[in-house]
Amino acid sequence: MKESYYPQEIEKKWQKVWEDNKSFRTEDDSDKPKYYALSMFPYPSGKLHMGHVRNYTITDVIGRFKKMNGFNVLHPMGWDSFGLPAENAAMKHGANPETWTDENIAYMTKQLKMLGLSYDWDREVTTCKPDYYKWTQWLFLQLYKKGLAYKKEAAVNWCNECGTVLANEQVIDGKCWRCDSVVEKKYLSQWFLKITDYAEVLLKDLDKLPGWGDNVKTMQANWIGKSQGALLKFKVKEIPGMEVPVYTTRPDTVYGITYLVVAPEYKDIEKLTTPENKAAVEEYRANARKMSEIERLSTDRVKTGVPLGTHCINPFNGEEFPLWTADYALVEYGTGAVMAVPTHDTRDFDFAKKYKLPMKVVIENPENPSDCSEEAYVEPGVLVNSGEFNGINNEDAKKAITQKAVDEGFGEFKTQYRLRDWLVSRQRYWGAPIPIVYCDKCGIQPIPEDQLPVLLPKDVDFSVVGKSPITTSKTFAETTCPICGGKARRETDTMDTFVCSSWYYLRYSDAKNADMPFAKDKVNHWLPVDQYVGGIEHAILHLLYSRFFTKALRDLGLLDFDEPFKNLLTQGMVLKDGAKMSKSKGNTVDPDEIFENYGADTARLFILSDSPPARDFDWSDAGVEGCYKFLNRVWRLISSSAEYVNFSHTELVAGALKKKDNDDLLRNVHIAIKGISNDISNDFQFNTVISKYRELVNAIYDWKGKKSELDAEDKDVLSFAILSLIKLMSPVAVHLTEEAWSELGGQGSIHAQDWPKWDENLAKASSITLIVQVNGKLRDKIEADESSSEDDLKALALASERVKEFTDGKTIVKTIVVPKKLVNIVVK
RNA sequence: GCCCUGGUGGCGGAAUCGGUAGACGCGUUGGACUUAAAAUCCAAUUGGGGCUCAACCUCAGUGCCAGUUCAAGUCUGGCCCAGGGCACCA
Repeated sequence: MKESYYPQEIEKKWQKVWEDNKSFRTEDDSDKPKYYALSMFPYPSGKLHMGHVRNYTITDVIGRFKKMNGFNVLHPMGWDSFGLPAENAAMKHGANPETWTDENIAYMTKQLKMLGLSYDWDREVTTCKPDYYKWTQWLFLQLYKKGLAYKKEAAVNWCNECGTVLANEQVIDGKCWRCDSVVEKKYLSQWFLKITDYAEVLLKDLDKLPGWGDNVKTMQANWIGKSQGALLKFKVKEIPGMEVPVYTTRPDTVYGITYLVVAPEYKDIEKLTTPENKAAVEEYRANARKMSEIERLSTDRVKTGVPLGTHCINPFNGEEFPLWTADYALVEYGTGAVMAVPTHDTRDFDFAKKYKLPMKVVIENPENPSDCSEEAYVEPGVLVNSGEFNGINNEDAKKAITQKAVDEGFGEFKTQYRLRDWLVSRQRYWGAPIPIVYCDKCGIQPIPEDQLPVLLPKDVDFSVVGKSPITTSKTFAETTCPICGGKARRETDTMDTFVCSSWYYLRYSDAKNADMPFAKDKVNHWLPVDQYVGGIEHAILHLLYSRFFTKALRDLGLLDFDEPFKNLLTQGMVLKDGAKMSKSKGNTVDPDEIFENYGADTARLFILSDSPPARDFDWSDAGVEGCYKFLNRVWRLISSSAEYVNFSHTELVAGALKKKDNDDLLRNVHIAIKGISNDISNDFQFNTVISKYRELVNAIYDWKGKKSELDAEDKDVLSFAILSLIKLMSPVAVHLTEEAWSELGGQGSIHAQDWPKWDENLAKASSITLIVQVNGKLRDKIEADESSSEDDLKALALASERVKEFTDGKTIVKTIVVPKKLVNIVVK
């Protein structure tokens, strides 16, 4: 065995062996229990970045650990390869998005292989290939047939920069999630998926996911935004037969309504405006249209509005109050109309103050009864000025008042969600075409399933501005109606890439199926994903959509489970000098350079070493260097011990060793096996796993340093220690351990070995260190026999000279003994 | 404003049940080896104080203030700060 560590040489050699032997292929049939480890698949942007390296290393180590522990592990990889960057690159360089994407995939595949990841490449999934998007289209059609995909005219988010619409989830602070430019509202006819049908179950089933972090679950719950209240209808005084419905969470305050606000885009606003107010209202609405979402949603903006001139009647007390329009009412939430109670709502209060609208206290503030002139009182209290409901606690009043509205026919109990339907059509080329045609005679028609896939056209001009390149195709849009055979027009919108990524994890279970997206038995066998690993940035977008897809496909009978990801690990970001790595900051680290200079094993070791996976990781060049040195140290330890390694004495029995130092080393190995196994099983604490590698290596070095010659027992112990170390390190340092295993004469691959087991009796020190405290303060440490009784320990502690100093002349009130650990003497 | 995380040495971070605070590493300092350097190895490294020096002793210390307990980084209550998410959502 070579004395020096040559990672580049070793890594290349074994990567080829693994690839040639298809070492990481997963068979569907196995007696072993299944384990599905999955990283979020990447967008093929060109090169791997350190975030990818971290993500994939984590999942790889998990997969390898599970495999050594007797699981049949599925660990696949693929490409989320539709999307705008490819199209932009095509426009910029006059190339084709497909070529650009293929080149990137080829390069990144090479990098993944250089990282030594244990993927089953036979299951590779690429969303932009027809054999995949055929099934994305097929699934869209199944949703369509179930009424879960529909087209409607709506106010949608439009990104001018990207030239397309966006889903609500893709608008961050009023800006496009991809290009950061300000999003506008447009009225367009677009395709939606009916995720709102699943709002309640998506919320409720978060409870079924103990393996997800609370942060992600809370973000999803907030996004779904469930609230419970009442829908109340108010008759319009001036227009017989007309009503304005209002959603409120505060039906207890109905007696305090002094005006009502409708959004500027409210559908009946023109009818509700009197001729005298028409001009002012029109102007206000025109202004609202011009304002950007960001301006409009700014909470510190002064609220504005204009009266419509009409009035509503409060059915509870017969009072009349005026109708206004104001842009603090949102057309897309509730009914687009708000009942205003200035005394008990801060927004209504501000508005009423500004326009000198009347206020009426209906919930008593115990500290300041009947006065709401300074600020709105929004806390609980007892009702006043509320007719028959006076004196009732406001929580009870919510129910009682809504019930009265139900009984008298002007209201109902209502649950409202913030979640809106998922807008999936995009006015772009590089996506899965929506498989729909429009026929003048027959209307909207789905493409028959046997005609799938609807292929992307090739005769496209990518240099066009202001419209989707797909519309420049001479052949694509023109088609025939599948019903009447007459002339028809094909849908030119493509699907949001998040549709493609909402089911890819299902496809891995049966990646080559040409007849179906996946066979039901295979998907039911492999899913749900046992461990999903990815960035927190997908907490809402991808993870919510995937949960929706799984539930919808379950209802379609395509699979039998209802949550796709049993356990979710959201890994932290990779930082450099405390800031997120980014090209603009110039603080990126190129994985290729790390592979080149130190090898993949060093990169893998380092990226797992300094922080727990869920936390941010600060990249440091010194840290990489340190890991490289450690691997060299490991290599030297193995190579200098190679001559003593034998495979026949790997099972050493407790208490059979003659020498204490040998016994101690044996114990250290067992302690390491136990600790490392537990740390991986318990939330994948790889940072402490790596500390324990170092502790074990240090222990073996210390032991060796004290031996001048080795006898038979020494050799057996050393052999056991070295082979255990190699196995323990094999999920992380995949190449080094494979080379060492092979050089030492191990059978087969290290990665096919069983994970070492520990003996509970050996996984602890031979003696215990008794902690002696006086009044809770550490005063002495005494080596004690492991089998000492509580009385022995107590006697030992009291006999201590150090303890006597603190107890002399005082009364011992109490002595607490924690077996095998500690004695605390309480004195006065 | 609401929700979720987190706060421990110069730094990254350790610390199953409440039971030795600071594992392991980085950095720094000193030393060995070397003609020299690299590599490697050894030692020290929370702060204050005591001792001629040292081993050693001692006090304080896990964001702040209280509390529970023989014992609190860990449990309870109240606050402060940082990061992230949501938000004119009626």
